[in-house]
Amino acid sequence: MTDDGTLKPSTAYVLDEQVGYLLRLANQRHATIFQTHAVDGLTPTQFTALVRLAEHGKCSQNQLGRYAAMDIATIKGVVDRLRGKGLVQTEASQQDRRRSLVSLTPAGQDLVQDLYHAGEAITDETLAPLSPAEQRNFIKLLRKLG
Amino acid sequence: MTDDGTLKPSTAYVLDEQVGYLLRLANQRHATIFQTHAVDGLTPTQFTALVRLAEHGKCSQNQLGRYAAMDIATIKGVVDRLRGKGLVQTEASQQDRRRSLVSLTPAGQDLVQDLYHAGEAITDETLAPLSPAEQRNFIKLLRKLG
DNA sequence: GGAAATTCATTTGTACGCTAATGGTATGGG
DNA sequence: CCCATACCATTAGCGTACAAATGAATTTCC
Repeated sequence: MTDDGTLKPSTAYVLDEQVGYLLRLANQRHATIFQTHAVDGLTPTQFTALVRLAEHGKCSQNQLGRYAAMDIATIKGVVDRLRGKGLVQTEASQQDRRRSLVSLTPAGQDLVQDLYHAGEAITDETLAPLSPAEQRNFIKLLRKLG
Repeated sequence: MTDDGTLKPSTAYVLDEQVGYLLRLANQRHATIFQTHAVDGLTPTQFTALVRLAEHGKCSQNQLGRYAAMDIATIKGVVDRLRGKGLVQTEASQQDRRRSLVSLTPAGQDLVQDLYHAGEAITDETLAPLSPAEQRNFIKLLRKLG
């Protein structure tokens, strides 16, 4: 689309319109907002793991990683840190000695209830630049990219 | 929306509809696709830094970080690795002895041209689950969240 | 002209997120 | 029964991403 093919084909490529770049920016925005609402210093990733654990109940570490869409190396660190905060506990499985079963502590169960409220506020604030209709549409499109 | 207010208010909160979670998944998807197209082992972040450097030309490390929307600690690591690949070079500024000026090497300039093509393919593949109209809409909405 | 504020780059520490390698455990087929 | 295969967890290594602290250089403002 340039006058001559030799110079500045670069003008056709605009970084500010590339999904990858924009997704990174949107993630940055969300992370910043999440931090201001942070409950107990939780990160978005730790939040996800806690919610999934509440949904599914006690399960193996690997299984929790799959529920939360996290790598096995990632979920290990997340579980370690949640255990450090006293929100989660682990125990060896009797049936399968490879497994370490993860479950919420009472403190973790209490916290999850607070998280639901915080989560809604965080979502609202993140989507604030969009109209209600745009918000619904954006979520719908995002889900197609999961 | 539960039968009684005491049990399972959690059902009102669906993680799979929260922006933060979905953005994380979309980013995962994009990162995976990027990797399959990777030129010279570049990461999306390094890609962004190179393109911004090509757009703006020689500038200080901090300035490049602002152009690329990266933390000063992050851009340092990115510049270090790009220098390690021989795509970027740094020199001390004469006017301001605090600054280290970053610029593309000839190899870096050559690579940027390839990156534009790879970038388009990556964007196309990432957005493949959406129709053309949905793609345009999605980008439009994403830009509002920048 | 000099103190205060700003800017630049670096370093440290924490937290993802992935790959790859390792070793223990379980299971299914021959 | 045993071997191949699969699964589970851990570890090491690389690359973002941010906060906070440091030290050096520059600007600004009185």
